[in-house]
Amino acid sequence: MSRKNRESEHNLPTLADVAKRAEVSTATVSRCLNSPGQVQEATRIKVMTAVHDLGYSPNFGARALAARRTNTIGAIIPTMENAIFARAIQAFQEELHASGVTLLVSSSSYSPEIEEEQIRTLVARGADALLLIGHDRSQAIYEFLENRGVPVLISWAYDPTMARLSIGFDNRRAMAGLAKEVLRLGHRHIGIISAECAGNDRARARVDGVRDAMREHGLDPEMAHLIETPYSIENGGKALRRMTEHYPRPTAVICGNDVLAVGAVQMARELGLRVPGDVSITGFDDIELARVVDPPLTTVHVPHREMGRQAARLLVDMVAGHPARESVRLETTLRLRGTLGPPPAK
Amino acid sequence: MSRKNRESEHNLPTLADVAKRAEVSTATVSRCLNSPGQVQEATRIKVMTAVHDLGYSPNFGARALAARRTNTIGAIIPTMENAIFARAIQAFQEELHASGVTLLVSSSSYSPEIEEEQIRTLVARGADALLLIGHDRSQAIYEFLENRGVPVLISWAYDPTMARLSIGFDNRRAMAGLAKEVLRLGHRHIGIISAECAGNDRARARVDGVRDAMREHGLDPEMAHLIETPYSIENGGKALRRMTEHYPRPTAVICGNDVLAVGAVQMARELGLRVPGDVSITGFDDIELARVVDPPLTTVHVPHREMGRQAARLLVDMVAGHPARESVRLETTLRLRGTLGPPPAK
DNA sequence: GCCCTCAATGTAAGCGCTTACATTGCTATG
DNA sequence: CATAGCAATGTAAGCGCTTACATTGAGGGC
Repeated sequence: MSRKNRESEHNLPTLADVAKRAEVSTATVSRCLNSPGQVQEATRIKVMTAVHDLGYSPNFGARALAARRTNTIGAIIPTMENAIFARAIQAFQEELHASGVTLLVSSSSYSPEIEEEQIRTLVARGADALLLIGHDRSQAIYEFLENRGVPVLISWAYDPTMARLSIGFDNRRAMAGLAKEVLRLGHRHIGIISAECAGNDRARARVDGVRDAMREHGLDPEMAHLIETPYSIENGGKALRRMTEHYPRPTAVICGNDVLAVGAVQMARELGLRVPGDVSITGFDDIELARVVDPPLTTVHVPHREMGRQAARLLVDMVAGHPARESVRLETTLRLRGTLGPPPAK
Repeated sequence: MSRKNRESEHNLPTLADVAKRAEVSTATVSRCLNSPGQVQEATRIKVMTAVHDLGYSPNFGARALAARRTNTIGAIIPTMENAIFARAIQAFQEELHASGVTLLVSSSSYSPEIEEEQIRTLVARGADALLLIGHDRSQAIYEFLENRGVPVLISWAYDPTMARLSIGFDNRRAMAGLAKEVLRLGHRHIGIISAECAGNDRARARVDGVRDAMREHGLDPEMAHLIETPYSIENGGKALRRMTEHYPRPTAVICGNDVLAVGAVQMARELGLRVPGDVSITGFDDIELARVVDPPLTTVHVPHREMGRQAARLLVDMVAGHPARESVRLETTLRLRGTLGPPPAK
């Protein structure tokens, strides 16, 4: 559409139009909008009337260009199709909204390349700060963000060994806690169904957590049968089936997340295995699905909403120039439900 | 942060810097970036090298201001915490991305006021077009969009009586189809658990669909026991409990969506009612949950992903000046699963 | 050889806003 | 009563980009 065309179609009122109508300068109008305290009551009323009469609303691009800030925070999540991200993001947005900040969300489909592209896009769009999931990404992109002066908060992970500021939980410790419970019940043949670990520090940390627990119980972590598979109910089921085809069949299958676990539970039943009679299965996240499946899933509860809320506050502070001193660690809690029991007597 | 401050911190490369380094004019650099065909191979390479060396990336605000378009489409959904929206939006985004368009998503928390605010925000940010859910909203906001010249596509609804362009399915007919199946099995005492109808044309249409079917079977639609409740598993359960406390207890409970239905199924079992032996329950949407609950839920399958994909194509065309002639109707299909059976013999 | 055409590139005028700095007209002060 | 000080407002210079229009120069037709 040519410029001329567009102009003739819609001639939106500008700051200058408002100024003319209110018989003041553009500076005064701008001040009315941005720092009303600086302008006299009478003038302000005049201006606001003009704004209203004209149906004026400021042009975001122009504003960003002139003011060099956007009141916008960006977030990139692996996928929208996952209740845990959705929930956290919803809380995140609600909290940002309360601070007058707009949230831009995009999803990377778990692809590092797309994520990088999205980061650049969001920065180009003037995001004042970014919320990212997990630590794993190229050094180059971190440098890019640093150069740009864009504050970044990592979520979904708490790892004191990482330099970057983060808010989240200790995936490794949390999973170790669950695994210890499994081992305490007497399980010795452990299967692990994990999301793909490459580029996913959360998934890796969870697997490592299981191994930590095994080591602690004097087991060789290498003995655990590990299958990595993309996130979906179906894949969880397939992985379980593959696992049962090997000897020794695991008596407990620890899954990296609830979705995989639910698939595993359903497949187990399809295969005629009782859960937890023949095989115990555990998840991670505690999404709704966990309580809908039968029996309800033993899992690790993660305070997603709380994480979203706090992340928003931290980021708003960071943009305002008050960066948090240190990373925030949130607690997870074990949810012992129906899918975990002692191993079969044999 | 003062301007001076900011400048001293980060002096990002601009178009002009690239131009200088490549020893061409800013116009040429701009052309390299936006219509590379217009510029000679050799020049382009020189420019792209400079772009790369400097780590240049264009300033979105400036670009939007000068070009008067943003390659951005906005979408407002009631909530991210709902698999059906998430799924459609994910497909929507993927398709937009393929066309080089960025998606801005925000959620309204089912509040008309917030939705209106979000619409204005997105427009101010320069969204070239908008995807909205359902028809229900104030005339004023439609006029606002019209004045601004922002094309709008309504999704999740197909209603030929509405003037506005939409893509979706006929909620009313789809639900009527399901309800007819329920009635055909002999149910005469019908309960309806619906999302809140105020401001939600989809929910209303679904309720109306049930009533249509009842009328067709010679029943008085007023006889159906209707409970409206906000979207959540828990509320579905509560509604079912309330329903069972009334006489005559419905033998079939038709729910406006799967989430309510899943809550109802679980509550029914908690109350010692067999599903579908004592009470049949149906849903709408066919989300994952529907197949995880036991017994699996009879519901209406909606092609969410397909809707998202097609919506993206339509909107891209609209922005390009090729508005679709007419609304698009997608087919829904009945998914008869375990929660629907004949009424108890009595 | 002259002129026209056309492709490649350059020049420069904005796009709509914010804000440093200048101006104005007060009041309070000595 | 002159003047410093201050609050309210105005002036105008950009912010970084796109694009209409101008310029250049090479190739082709006569």
